[in-house]
Amino acid sequence: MFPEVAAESPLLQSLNPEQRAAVTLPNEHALILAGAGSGKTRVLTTRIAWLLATGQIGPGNVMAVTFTNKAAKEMMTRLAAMLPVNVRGMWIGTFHGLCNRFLRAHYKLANLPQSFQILDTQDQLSAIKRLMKQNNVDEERFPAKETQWYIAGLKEEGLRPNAVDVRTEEDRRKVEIYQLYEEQCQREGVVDFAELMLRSYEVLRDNDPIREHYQRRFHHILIDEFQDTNKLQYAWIKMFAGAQNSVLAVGDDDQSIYAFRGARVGNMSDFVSEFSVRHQIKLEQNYRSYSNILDSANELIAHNKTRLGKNLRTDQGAGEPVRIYEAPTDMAEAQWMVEEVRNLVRDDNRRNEIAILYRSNAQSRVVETALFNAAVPYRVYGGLRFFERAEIKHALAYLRLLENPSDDTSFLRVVNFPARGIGARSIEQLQDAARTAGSSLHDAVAQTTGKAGANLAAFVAKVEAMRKETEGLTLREIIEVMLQQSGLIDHYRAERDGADRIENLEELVNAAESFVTQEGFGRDAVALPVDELGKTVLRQSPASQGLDPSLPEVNEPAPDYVPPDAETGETLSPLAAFLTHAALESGDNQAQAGQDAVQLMTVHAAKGLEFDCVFVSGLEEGLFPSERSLADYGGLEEERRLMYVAITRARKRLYLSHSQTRLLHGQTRYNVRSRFFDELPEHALKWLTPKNQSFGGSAFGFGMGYPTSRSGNSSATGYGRGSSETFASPPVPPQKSEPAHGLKAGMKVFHTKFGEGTVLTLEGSGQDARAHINFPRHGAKWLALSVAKLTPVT
DNA sequence: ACTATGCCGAGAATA
DNA sequence: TCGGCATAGT
Repeated sequence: MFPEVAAESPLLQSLNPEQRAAVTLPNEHALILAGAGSGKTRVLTTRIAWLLATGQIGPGNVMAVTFTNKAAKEMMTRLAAMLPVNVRGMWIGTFHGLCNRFLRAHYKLANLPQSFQILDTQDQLSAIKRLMKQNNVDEERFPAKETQWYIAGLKEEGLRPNAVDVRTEEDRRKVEIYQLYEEQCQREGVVDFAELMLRSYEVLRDNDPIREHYQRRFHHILIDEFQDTNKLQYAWIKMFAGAQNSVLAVGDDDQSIYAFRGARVGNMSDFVSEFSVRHQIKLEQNYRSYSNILDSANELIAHNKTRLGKNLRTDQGAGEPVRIYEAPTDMAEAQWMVEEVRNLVRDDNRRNEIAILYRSNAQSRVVETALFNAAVPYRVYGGLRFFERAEIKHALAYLRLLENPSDDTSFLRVVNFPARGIGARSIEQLQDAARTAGSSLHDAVAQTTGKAGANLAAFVAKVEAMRKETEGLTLREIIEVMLQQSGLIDHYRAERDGADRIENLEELVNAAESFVTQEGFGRDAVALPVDELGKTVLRQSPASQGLDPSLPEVNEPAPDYVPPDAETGETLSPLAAFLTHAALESGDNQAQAGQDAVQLMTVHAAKGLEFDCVFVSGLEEGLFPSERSLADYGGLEEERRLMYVAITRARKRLYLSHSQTRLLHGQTRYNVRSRFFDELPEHALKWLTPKNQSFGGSAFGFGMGYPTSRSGNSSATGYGRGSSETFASPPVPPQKSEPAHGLKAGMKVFHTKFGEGTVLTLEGSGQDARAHINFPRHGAKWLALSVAKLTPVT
């Protein structure tokens, strides 16, 4: 519309040529390969801003999809900073958030109640357990967790029970459970996360006018983290792609680390072929890390065979070398990290800017202990989130019952909490009654008799009284009344450690309050978008765009806003909207946010984050890469990508460490240094402990003893003032001068008495070293290596 | 209704 | 080895 303006738009300033090309792409399908730290979010938001500012589209013509609420929020914040536009009214959100919005708008077509509630993972599991009990499914043969995984997996493949390929009797039974589960959810008016996606996909697929409406409406569809999309999400995106609009997929195949939960990197290449993508742009300029770090990342990931191909570069200098440390034990490794952290903090690094990463959550323990003992503040990511806490779930269950009495999951959660004399027996009877009547538990209460029936009736009466009492109240007041009437507050007040829980319940009131005000729920004012030239971008009427006026309007207020039913004018209550919000945004999962603390998290959790200093610990064969990954196809490459993600989190300093021994499942495990060390460029590395050649693959020596020559600590470029790099004491405690026995798991050995056998495992060190060896004629035996006379068999 | 005990499992996790 | 969960026992 204003090409001259577009070309010199201030929005485009300070973008590099690739970024600029991406931002100003024509309205055609395109794939952006965005390397780590290449300004991906910036490109996405600037693209939207540019489209708006140049008048090519209005705010209603964009749909931008992310995976996490955090990413969606960041996009909205940045966009709002660039343009005075009402970002809340735009279709920017997570896949599930947008599906929710879509389903509320088309609830009739979706065959759902307008105020359907959303089951989170916990709710879903308990719903499945309940269903399996009622249908006498053997939980030994069909564990509830597995069934849950199975159902979610099928839904993410887009498969309904009738479409599942049944081959075995077991399949048949599992599909039967799936079918029953679906019926139960439908009856109770609830949907799980996968259902949000699948149901909206089906509505789009089966209703041509609806699909075409959205295709006309969204001129531009932008997808973030495209490499993480699963089959269903990809199919869902396809529904929105029409003749006139375009899909901009942004992703990084090298950062695809979620195959285990259904992500298909292959969607990227499928997208290119199926959408006949003509524009592919690589963002390879990295603005985050020094080149030693980037070189390491590049060289490592080059070992992967299946990749689209990309190489990060930076204008920054080499920076610090990547430091590598080998510890004798996991405790020593943790101790070393604590020391380094202290040095870093002393040298004016903020603790917030230091991250300790590990492959599996179990590894956090030993690190936490070390930090705790050293009184270094730290913060662990990935605990329970706010809306997942038990007391909050209880409160939400009461609220859900107010909204929907036939929500059996919620009913069961609180029918006897706080305890009111309704035991397992009464509940069983009630469930039987409900089943024969084909009704909800709530409705079945009327049919129960005796003292159990009286208690149940009292509960139902209580909830109904609450519903009456809260009628017409504000959300805040509703919650306050509920907290009192339900007895939750009293219950926790009486409990020893109930103070925290009460505090959380009070926080729930605050959360509701800020939901009402911040989200603007219930308000209808929509700020008119203004472009950067100061002209008002007129609100486009649906009719003028060839849109169906009866369908949702182009500009809508809050993200949780639900358009009223076209016929009845019915819309969601603030309470129902808040419950949806609670399910879709489970809140912060970081303890003590805001404090200046060292950040502890898994590598997965670190994706998308960056820190000045990063420690990647436990780099050992079997751990990272994990043992289990080696079994499945492409597993090692995904581990390598995970390592790539870990490395690219660091801006200035990167530390990689591993330990010879590690306490795992109560056993000391001997671990060999991760193969990933051998895939890094030597010039970028600095071995703080000697690089023991025997580690990466040679047959003998699995970690006992060291070569006599020490190297690697000559050029102390570090951070002066007696840092740990001046080895006052050797970081590795001297091992017993025990000759390395040279055994490895899997090796064949000969014993004078037992004959030939195979080494199964090795344990202990020095004098205590033992081996579990399987002798075909005598069975498996534990042998003390200092005593047993073993000779390797070649 | 609450506590004690035994068993199992143990990878990463968004919405 | 540890911890979460389900069941048994008082």
